[in-house]
Amino acid sequence: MTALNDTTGRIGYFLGDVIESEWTAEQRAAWSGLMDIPPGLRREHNRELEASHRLTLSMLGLLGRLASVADHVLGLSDLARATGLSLSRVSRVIDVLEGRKLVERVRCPGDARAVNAQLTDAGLDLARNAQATLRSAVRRDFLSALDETEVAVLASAFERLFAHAAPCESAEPDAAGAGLLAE
Amino acid sequence: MTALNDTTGRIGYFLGDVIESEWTAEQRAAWSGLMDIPPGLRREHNRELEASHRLTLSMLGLLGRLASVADHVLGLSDLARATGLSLSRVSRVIDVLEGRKLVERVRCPGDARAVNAQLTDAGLDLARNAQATLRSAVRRDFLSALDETEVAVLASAFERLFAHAAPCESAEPDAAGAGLLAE
DNA sequence: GAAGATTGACAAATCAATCTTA
DNA sequence: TAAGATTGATTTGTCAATCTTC
Repeated sequence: MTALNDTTGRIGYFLGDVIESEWTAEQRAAWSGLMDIPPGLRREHNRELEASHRLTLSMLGLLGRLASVADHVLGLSDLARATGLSLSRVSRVIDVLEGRKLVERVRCPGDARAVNAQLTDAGLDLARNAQATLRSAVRRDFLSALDETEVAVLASAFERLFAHAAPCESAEPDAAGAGLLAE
Repeated sequence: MTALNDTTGRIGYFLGDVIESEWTAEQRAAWSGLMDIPPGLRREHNRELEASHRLTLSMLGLLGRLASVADHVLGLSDLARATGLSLSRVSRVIDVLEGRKLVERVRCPGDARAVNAQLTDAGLDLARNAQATLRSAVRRDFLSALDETEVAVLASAFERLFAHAAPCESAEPDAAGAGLLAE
């Protein structure tokens, strides 16, 4: 009846009509928003990045990671771990970036198995510019729509969800327990 | 320094180191959580659905939509609109579901162009069971981690983001303005 | 011509298998 | 044997072209 129902559109198809009596309107709206909003933002930001810099978010993740370290060099496995992409994906995205002279593959001196990706000057430039583009998009599409309290609540809620989902990555290699974000 | 930094992991690669001075820790954590949490949950729920019912979320979306209407019949275009999938994807997912006797394609009596998907008894059964599985997963991974206030804040924040992102679908076909969720 | 559906080509990502070197 | 990297196959999705019927 209220506006909340508008955002509850698709959720019933996944969870069943039962939730209309079992869950509150807020619970439904919170879950449906969490599942529906990010893909739309991702798509929009990908589009924008593509239009202004011919980059995808994955590419920018790799370039940005390289830009953040001294000398702008990292092994592909490190890049995969840092960005959360699979190593095979990293290898292929680096293929593309290398073709565009944004990075160079250089063999690692100390380890003949390893390959380092070295950011070029053009790559560093593009990364900086693309990051600025993305920052303003995030401000426009996300931050500007929320007040300070909401941002704080989101932050703490997500932090808890993150801990809930990924109890690993911590010190104890024992208490793993099938985290959602585990590899 | 605080635990908030833990969830700020990947975000810098996309937005640049600048955000560490320009944005608050909460802003960073809120954005990074929004982008990182949903894919993990989706993956986990897909795995669970696959393991217990050999279904993906997309399949369940279609089955669930069919289960929600009288007679459990809908045209493929309607299914596409309702679930947000492209029509071509719907057509191919229906191929799979039909192969497993969960739905049947039946030509629409009134319109020779249209094809209806008719849920079978087995399909309805499976949809109900899979929805129950997903409900408990969402309770476990999402609702149980949040208190009532947080859920309410998320709901209202997402609602606003949704409105911000998709100002269309409303009455006025004029004031469109490039909505993020527009087709 | 436009709507409904299908099909082919492509994009992004994962997983499994393989090759090389530690 | 395990780690790093690459490659091939597969999944999930889009878009563009096509065919049929309105």
